[in-house]
Amino acid sequence: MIVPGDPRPPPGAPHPGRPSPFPRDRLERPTLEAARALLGARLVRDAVPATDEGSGLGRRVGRIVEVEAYIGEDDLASHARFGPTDRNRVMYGPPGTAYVYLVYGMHHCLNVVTEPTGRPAALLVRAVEPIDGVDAMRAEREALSAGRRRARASTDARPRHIPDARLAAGPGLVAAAFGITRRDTGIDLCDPSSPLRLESPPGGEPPPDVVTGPRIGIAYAAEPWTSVAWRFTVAGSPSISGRRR
DNA sequence: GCAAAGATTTGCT
DNA sequence: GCAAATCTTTGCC
Repeated sequence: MIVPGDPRPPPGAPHPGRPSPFPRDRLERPTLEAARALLGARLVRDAVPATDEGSGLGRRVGRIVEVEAYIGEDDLASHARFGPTDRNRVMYGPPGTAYVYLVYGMHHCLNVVTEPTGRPAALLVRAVEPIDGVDAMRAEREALSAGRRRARASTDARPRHIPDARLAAGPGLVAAAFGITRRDTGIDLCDPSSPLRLESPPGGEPPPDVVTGPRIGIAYAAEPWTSVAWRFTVAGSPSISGRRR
């Protein structure tokens, strides 16, 4: 029973201060609806203990502020346009599963599988607003930049300062900041015991204002797929992908 | 078996 | 504004 002043949360509500897993049924529905549900959700990577390789990394948490929908085999921008393959098979599986692929031979991209099993669809996580574990995100990002500079053999170039809000402001940067690789494909992001997972926004946080627009980087597709407004962003977030003015 | 292109990011011009 | 870096996946011969 709920009475005014009762410190206990109402039934089903997130426990204050305790994370609540992201409900799978929010993803097991039309992807364009799931996109709005996923905005504001938390992406969490558990702490990585220190090994011989190097010192550990703290727990990382960020708020999802940009996603893109890829829906069905008809969508000529989707990896599912080829039908089921070794790479995209997980898109045909249960909602809440992670689908991670490599683009341009160097960047990983994290997708959240949506819709009931058998229907290939997913949401590409394009940008995350860092909340916690900024040091770990920065460490992974700088390791990436250092490797790039080595490859380019540009000894004179020094790393440019990156504001916290820009650490995961792009799909490849989200994966880098959270240490996500193809080995994470198949992880159940709705399972609270997964080392990489989704959590619901804290109770009381208002749902974000959402802006939609066409998807990015899919010029290879045909109309109407290049123009449909299947990109969803949180209005006013400083962490949206793309270059700053 | 080989060639082409890619759900990106960065740094230089 | 443009091109490079880099390698997997897919299509075609």
